[in-house]
Amino acid sequence: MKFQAPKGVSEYVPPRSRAFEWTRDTLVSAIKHSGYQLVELPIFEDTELFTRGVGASTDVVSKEMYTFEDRGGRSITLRPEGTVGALRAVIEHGLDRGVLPAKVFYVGQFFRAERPQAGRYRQFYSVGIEAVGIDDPALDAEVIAIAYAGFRALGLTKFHLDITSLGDASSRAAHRVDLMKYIGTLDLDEATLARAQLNPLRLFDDKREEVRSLMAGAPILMDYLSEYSRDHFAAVRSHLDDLNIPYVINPRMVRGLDYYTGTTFEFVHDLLGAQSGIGGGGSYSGLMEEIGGQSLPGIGFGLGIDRALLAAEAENVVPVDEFASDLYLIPLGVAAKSVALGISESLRGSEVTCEIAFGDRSLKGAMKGADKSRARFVIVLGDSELESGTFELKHMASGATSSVTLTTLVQTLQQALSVK
RNA sequence: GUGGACGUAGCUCAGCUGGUAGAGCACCCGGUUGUGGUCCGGGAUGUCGCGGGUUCGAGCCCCGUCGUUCACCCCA
Repeated sequence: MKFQAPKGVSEYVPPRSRAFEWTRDTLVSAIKHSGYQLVELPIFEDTELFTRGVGASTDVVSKEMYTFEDRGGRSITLRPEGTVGALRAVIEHGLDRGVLPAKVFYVGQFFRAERPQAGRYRQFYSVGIEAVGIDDPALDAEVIAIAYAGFRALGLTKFHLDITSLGDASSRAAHRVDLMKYIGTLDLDEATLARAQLNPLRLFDDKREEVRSLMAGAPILMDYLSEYSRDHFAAVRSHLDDLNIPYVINPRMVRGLDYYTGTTFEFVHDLLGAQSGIGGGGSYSGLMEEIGGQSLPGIGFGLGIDRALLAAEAENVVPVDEFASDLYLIPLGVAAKSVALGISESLRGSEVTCEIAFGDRSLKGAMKGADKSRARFVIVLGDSELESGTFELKHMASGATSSVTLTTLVQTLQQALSVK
């Protein structure tokens, strides 16, 4: 019996795990830079939180959730997205009673029982933010700017930003009536009509050319926006213009979660396959109340870490292996190993990373190991060194050596490493 | 959930019209006793995804199954 990882999960092992860390940490630091604070949340929640928050008619809830019953008979679901869980925590801990907007971020894995595909996994990683309690176009713009900055910090350039406004509930309802009327006049197959019943906006997103051309004359939600929504959206755009963040207004953009209202956006990468959305988000005016909180507006986004990494690889911008130990110790014999362990221990508090050649490989083999691990410096610990107390510190790149003692080692290393 | 392609050493792959497996890289040892990256010599490595069938005989054919992958659907 050979065990394999469960179907469709994304997992990262060396050497690619370092690229994953880099992707995640780069996106997170863009977020922290704007003062968002971490909420470390459970990976499972009460099922009803998602059915109410995300919307029972969405694909995510209706057919993609990992739901099970726990021993107490409670219905539990592995989180398929981050927003509603984050808001539940905001409400539960009263973060929305303090300074507004309450600004939180989360990172971690999410679960959706879909058919796996390039860039689509059953367990995937996202990082997201939520800003709750203030309705301000400048906040919308900043949220978008943070995601944009994160992607740029990764070095991505071949992506674009789609934005639109979904307006408020009444304008959407009015549009929906007209849209359904229009769709009713079209000659569509049963499956497509069923999708239209669930969410007519979906048809704007259909990949088939014939459907696209049929939908070309359909009424556009943008034309139904209230004056308030229109002005709000104009203000968001003007902030983005001031920030020199390029975007395209895409009135046909569709989001799969029911809670979005007003400003919504999506980052799409140009070099990825069918799963090209690397991040998306928007504002949600009714969601807080829907899940039992105060009636407060909010806005946020989720960025796909797996997909951002795929994008960075496609653009060839992942930094080449910056990870390397500073010092590689090669002890010859038992006494030398003890000394090596001591040196490693004494370095633990410093910034110097240190590895030891374990086992009883030949010196040549150990040197090869040092080379493979791209160690910057090597010290061979043999009988003569132990006796004299002085060691040859070898700089691998140049081959140059200098002699150090136990007491001067740390200082010498730090000096050498600071100039590199 | 639907459809197509694929599944051979750690990795990338070869294997002719069926005759019980190979290359490159990586790995280990050695090329004078204690110093790497190149070069040379040597070495280990596979229930050919799994189960069944056809056949004297299957990695190559058939069925099933699991997984991967691409697309639809949907989305991060």
